[in-house]
Amino acid sequence: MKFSLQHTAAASAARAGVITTDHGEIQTPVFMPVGTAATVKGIFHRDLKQEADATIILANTYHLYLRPGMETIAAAGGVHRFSSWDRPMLTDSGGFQVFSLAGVRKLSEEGCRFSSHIDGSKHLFTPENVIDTQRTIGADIMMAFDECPPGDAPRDYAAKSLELTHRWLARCFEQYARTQPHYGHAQALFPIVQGCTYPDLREKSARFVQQFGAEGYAIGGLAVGEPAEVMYEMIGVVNAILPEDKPRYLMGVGTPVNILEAIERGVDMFDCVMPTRNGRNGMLFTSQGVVNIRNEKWKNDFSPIDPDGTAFVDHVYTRAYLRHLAISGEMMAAQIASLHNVAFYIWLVGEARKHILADTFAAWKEEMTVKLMRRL
RNA sequence: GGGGGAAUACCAGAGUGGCCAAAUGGGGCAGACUGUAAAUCUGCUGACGUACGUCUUCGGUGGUUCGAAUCCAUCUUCCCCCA
Repeated sequence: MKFSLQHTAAASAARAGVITTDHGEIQTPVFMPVGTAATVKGIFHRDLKQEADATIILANTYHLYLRPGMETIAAAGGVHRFSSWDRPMLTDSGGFQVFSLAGVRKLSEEGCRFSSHIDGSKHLFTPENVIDTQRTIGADIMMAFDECPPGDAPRDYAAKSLELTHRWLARCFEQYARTQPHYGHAQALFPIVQGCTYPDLREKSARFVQQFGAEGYAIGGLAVGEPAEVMYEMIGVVNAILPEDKPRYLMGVGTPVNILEAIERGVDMFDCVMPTRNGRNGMLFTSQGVVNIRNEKWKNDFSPIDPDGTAFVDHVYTRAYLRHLAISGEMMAAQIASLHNVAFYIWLVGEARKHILADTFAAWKEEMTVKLMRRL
């Protein structure tokens, strides 16, 4: 994997660059749709490419490990062949599940014991076996196994958790060095900066993770309950320390406004379930503001879903029709809204990139933020 | 013609003397959702008021009772059985 920084904005830390992987190039800033179970829910790969122009998608180690299991993924020849996705992929390590499935897990120095949310079966994730599993899955970018504490974690817990995450990180890189890709394409491993909302812990973590000479760096443990302003502050603290010549990935964020704020602070990569999940639940993100398509006001609105939209669904279908589908619980509503939202997110970061390259980012961001916060 | 049963809020349907402005579903309206245990979850849904509350409701009318959706009489409508 290679990253070349093309341009940094004059008035902020916003950057434009290109990541090159064995499955193709990724222009940054980039939004990566989340495809937990090796599918971006409700969207054909064809449409992700042709309509949304997604250049990289996520999958999740935890979910694929449990189902279909590594035997099947290995027999398929890796997740690219298994799912017929021929562009870059990134796998999350399962660290976030250690957080979100907190009721059914037990942390130790060794790793994390947990019960499957599917059948209750007992499992152990360690930094070593999570790397092995991600080798078997075969994504272009693998993530370190971390602990993601809640947003309101007290300082002593945050500090202890950070130490554990750092020890796990060293073990991840040891295992990474001991193992090879299985399918002939390279796999990068990104460390994850933690430290909750404590600037000194974030600084410490941002320094610590650099010792492994990674090809990219992630910022984790944000947008987990803390105020957005605190998140922005943490991003600023961390990005002031992370190397400029490597991509920076803000994990799990966020709203369109969150993303523009993070781009301004020097983040290059994003993923979030919001466009697909909120889409399934009837919320559309547009360049004119947010639409709750289930609202009665759209009942007889026969205008296009999004006149500025880049996907075919934006122009083929009307708001009244999409509302009808959503109210009726039709699966097509989820498909249309998901494709629209993913295409919108990718369009948004693409516009940001254009404006960074043209040195017009700051003014554009200002104007766009106002529109993004409107409710239609 | 005779006998039996039923009428409750937008719909279905509990309730069968006070704890009932009335369970529960559905429908309707609104909100939430941030490295996906989410095609999920939450709230509201007689009127007026932020709210304690006040007023009008359980087919119609008239009674009994301190008090009625609940008991009595009668009328209306619907359903079932017999002829």
